[in-house]
Amino acid sequence: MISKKAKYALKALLFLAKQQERELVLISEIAAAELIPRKFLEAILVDLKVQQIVQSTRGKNGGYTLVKDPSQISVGNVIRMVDGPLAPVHCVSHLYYRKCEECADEATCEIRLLMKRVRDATCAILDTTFLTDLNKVNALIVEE
Amino acid sequence: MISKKAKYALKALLFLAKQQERELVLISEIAAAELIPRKFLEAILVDLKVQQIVQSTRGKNGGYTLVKDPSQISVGNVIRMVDGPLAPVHCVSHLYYRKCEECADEATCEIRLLMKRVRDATCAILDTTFLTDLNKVNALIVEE
DNA sequence: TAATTTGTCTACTACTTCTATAGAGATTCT
DNA sequence: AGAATCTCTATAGAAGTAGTAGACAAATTA
Repeated sequence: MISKKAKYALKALLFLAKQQERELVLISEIAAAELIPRKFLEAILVDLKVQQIVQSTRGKNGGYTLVKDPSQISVGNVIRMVDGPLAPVHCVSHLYYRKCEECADEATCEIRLLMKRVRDATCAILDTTFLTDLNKVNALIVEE
Repeated sequence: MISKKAKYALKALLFLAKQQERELVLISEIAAAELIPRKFLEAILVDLKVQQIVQSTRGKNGGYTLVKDPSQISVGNVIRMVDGPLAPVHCVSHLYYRKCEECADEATCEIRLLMKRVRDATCAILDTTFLTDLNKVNALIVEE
């Protein structure tokens, strides 16, 4: 299960992607449009800023904007930034690898190989889907 | 991420599957063999008993045994019993479906369709892999 | 320069879930 | 009766989730 925080992050980024022609978008505007608690969203955007996905300007007429092109921001990476590994167990994660404590021997662990397949399948989907792909889906639905 | 509890449940069931010729296996034996805290395992086995995966006999010479054949117990179902839905969001789960609160409209939610693909890919793997399949993998490794 | 509008930072809180542990109780066998 | 087992209830610390409050810093502009 992904957290609400991760969903909020995705929604906020998708909103920013749709507003790409604009210089800056207010936190409060994103919060209102995507029904995200405003203060919670602030914290999420700070995280995304640290990760260099968005940038901000302070003061009057300030706001947020994307740093990277939405076609370069994968859903997988956004979820990783907020929730951590996509893998179902640490011992098959590439970026967050950690030996499982409760596993006596990784080489003969029956569960590990199976979970690796799950990880690979999940990453194959989420790491090849970008913000632009999601907004395209939405555009198609809206056109109907 | 799956919980330790789910991993323990899988390991305990795999152990029972390997001991199928025996009538009954002690909790303490499973705990020792699989390095699972004994009292914690007790609680897990009670859950699995409620789900009718295992059965138990009390008193002296008591213990646990599988109810179903290991070729009929899928990893997906074990994880669901312990951790709940395999789906990354409730709104794409089949058995635990629930509308996402933070989603204004399911029909136009950009994230939903993508997560459905993740769910389907995950379930395709975990619902078609049974305890016997995992023990076979292990047997092959041990033979080498 | 003072007021206003914005994002930033720190701290706190409430709730839930996770990972257990302790101990008395019930059941069965010998 | 006594020993070996599973069972049930209660408790608890740590971590994670989902926020909220309020002072602070920076930029604009009147």
